[in-house]
Amino acid sequence: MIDEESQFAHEGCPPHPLSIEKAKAAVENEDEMQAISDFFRLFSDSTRIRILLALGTGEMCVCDISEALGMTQSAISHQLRVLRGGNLVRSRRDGKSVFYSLSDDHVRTVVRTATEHIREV
Amino acid sequence: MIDEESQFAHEGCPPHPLSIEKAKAAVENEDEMQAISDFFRLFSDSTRIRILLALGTGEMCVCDISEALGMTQSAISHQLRVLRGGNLVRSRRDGKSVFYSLSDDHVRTVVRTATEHIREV
DNA sequence: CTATCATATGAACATATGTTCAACTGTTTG
DNA sequence: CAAACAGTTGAACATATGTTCATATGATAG
Repeated sequence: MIDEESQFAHEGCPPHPLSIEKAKAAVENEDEMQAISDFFRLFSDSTRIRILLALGTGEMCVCDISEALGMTQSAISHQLRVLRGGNLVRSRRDGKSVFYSLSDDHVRTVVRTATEHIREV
Repeated sequence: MIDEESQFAHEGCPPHPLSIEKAKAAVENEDEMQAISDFFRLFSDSTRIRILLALGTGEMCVCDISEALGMTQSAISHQLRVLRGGNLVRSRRDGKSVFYSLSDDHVRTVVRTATEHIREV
């Protein structure tokens, strides 16, 4: 029978069992880590960032967004779906148009924080 | 000659030329938007989040990280490279081992903010 | 120098992601 | 109802991404 840990255990290596224990405790909640990375993934595409910044100036309909970004309305719609799935934006229908807006100020804060980080580096 | 904007202009549609102009101004700096999304992409994988949280407990060598996360040292090393490329972690060699640590408290802050966001939703 | 250990890296692979294209809803207008 | 318009969606496609495997590098011990 093969040692179950043989693929990543380095018997002779770990000089710091204490720090391993602390680290294990810090990363034990894998579902939460997944949720955190999923949250960040929403912001990991420049088209979505641009949509969020556009909506930061106020509510917009899909065709206005696509006009402002110079991209097809289909591409924008697909990305709006992702943002909607992540509860980053809200939508409201008004006749033929659908208007999107940031779902709360928290989104604005996240993007602003990142922008500042980028600029200060 | 084909209209250059024909792929995304919806001549009859945009009811709000003013909001389009505001939005265009907000998203004009495409390089910065790319930098922002690249920054977020660093945090968009759960393995990298777990590495960052592990390092949040203190400096660790690669084999300790792989032991703590239960993943191969190769996979960890590849991700550390990404994190190093994004200046999120620093490395220091001590004999045969290489010790990694968070490059500054800002990283800790980013992850903590996201964690709070996830928990409050 | 040789062997060994810790880490890094490149190639290969499977999966995920973003855009396009075409087709489909749903709403308004005639 | 039919036509036109705004938006959505699914399939197809190309590219990006993460892990594995094998191998390379760098440091230390013998």
